[in-house]
Amino acid sequence: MKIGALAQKTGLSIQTIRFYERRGLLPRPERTQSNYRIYCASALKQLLFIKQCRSLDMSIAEIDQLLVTKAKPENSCSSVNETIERHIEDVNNRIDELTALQHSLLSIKSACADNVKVKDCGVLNELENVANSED
Amino acid sequence: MKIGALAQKTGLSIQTIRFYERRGLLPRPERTQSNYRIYCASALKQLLFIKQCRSLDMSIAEIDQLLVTKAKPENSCSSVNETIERHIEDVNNRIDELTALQHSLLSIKSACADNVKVKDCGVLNELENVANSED
DNA sequence: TGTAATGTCTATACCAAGTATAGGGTCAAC
DNA sequence: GTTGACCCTATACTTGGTATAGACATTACA
Repeated sequence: MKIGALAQKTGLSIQTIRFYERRGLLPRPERTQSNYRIYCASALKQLLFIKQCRSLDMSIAEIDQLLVTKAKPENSCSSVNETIERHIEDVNNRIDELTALQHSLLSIKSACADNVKVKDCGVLNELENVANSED
Repeated sequence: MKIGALAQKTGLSIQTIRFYERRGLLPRPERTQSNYRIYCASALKQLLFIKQCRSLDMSIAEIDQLLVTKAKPENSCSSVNETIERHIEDVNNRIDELTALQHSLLSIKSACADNVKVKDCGVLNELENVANSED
């Protein structure tokens, strides 16, 4: 299977696949005489695994960790659980931050009725004053 | 006021201030004979405004828009409201995405009791299989 | 007055996770 | 034999900064 076919099967772009290879997530594949990459089924499996992890917003470093662990079937999987838990924490923190942000934004938004002149705009006013009163 | 003092007063780094200048958020200040930047109080005010907007996670392009609008006190502020509303939408969408992510992660996490061998790890299994069944 | 320690300057490289492009080689069909 | 589709590498670009290097300027202190 050449890279175009692999891209089709995974839904990833050709550049992304080459990018993962450069970053060490995907083993360097065999090459044809004309230097084309040739992939086997296991590369497809691994790419789908990577894609799934990325869709869960794991970083390349985290995925790398998982792949390293995955390569040793007899070892304990506790590091996998740690990775997932740390990642869940990260996501939780981001949600909290964004939720706080949302409250601030809604409060600022409520400061301006529509169709006012800039010099009287409550939103701009908020943005100026909060800045001066904070931190 | 030189850039170091401005950095202190705003809590931004010197590099960040120069970065905002390069990106056009901050007007190019006067210079001393020895080419040092000299800022006045209005630069401080503007930087605090920018900092506040950044803390609300607005992009530099959005902030630029606000500053352009802000410079015309007699115009309508409706574009400000649009910017804020669009931004609130963005944040909402991100929260939704992260919340969905969190559910997926928790479900995956629950697939593995601790201290299992890699080859039997429910989490790794999930990450492989979800990948193959999706999209 | 000399010198050492800061402060400032520009230019450049780096981060994540790709995306886009240039400029070239390869392969199959017609 | 040439057109079109595919592949190759290398490089630049994105965002919002951060972190150098190497060169001047200013300030503090002896």
